[in-house]
Amino acid sequence: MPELPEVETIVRGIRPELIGNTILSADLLWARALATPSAKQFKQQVQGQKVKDVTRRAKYLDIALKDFHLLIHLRMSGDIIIRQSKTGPEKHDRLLLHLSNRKYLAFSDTRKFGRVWFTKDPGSVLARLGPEPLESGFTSKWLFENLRKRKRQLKPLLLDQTFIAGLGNIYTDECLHMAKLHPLALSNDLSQKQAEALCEAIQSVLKEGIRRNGASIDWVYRGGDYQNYFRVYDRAGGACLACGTEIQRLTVGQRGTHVCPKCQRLR
DNA sequence: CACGAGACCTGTTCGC
DNA sequence: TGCGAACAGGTCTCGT
Repeated sequence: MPELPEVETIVRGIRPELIGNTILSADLLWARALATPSAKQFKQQVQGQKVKDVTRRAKYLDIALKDFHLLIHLRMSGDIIIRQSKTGPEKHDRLLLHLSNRKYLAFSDTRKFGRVWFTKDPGSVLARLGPEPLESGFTSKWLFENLRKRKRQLKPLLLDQTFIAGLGNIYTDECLHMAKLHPLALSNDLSQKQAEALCEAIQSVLKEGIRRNGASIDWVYRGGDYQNYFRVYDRAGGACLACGTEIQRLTVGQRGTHVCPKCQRLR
């Protein structure tokens, strides 16, 4: 489920449950979920670490401990759940952190794409990420200038986390529709006005996603309801909310892509 | 540099 | 009903 708004929702939910608690022990149920270090070193060093803060950078959760950072990327199917100790682990749990408050954090991940890094230097993992779209460094001026430096199809570029951090397949389609831009348009062809519209769309769509606690689809449900407000994503065959034209589905960069052929002209 | 294909995984849904 | 194909919110690596 996890793009920027979903990860932000998870962070806000688990932060009060974690801060101030101590990790008593860890169970690694799927060895490859841990990117670094070795399972042995991790279990040894994480024990006794107190949680200082829980934040988000791009689609990563950043759990700041006394001496380390625990970075978690949920990829396609990852989720974080806090459970009472008396409640047992579930089928898709990959990592458990037992806490001092008689609860435990479960990193659950059906498809096993998610990864966890345990490190003193979070910068080494996060170094290549582009700007946070909801922070002050991200402006229409920055966007226009940087779109112009490249010659790439808009959708793959917006999905590129080294360009902008946090957009995924859903929110990219929603942003492009709101900005009336075609996913295959070339980045260096945008006018300043179009770049401004795109900047505005990115910020407003992400804020709306956060306000609605993210989108909940399929078997992963966290109480978000943004899926009820999709303009184009997963709406192929439906009517464009702006003009009534039938929404089309195409494939761009091997990702399902949804556009209104009238609002989003390629030309 | 830009782009497409394939890989990594499990589960659900769709077409025949 | 059964069964294989297609598809799923992400990212990495390789070849052209």
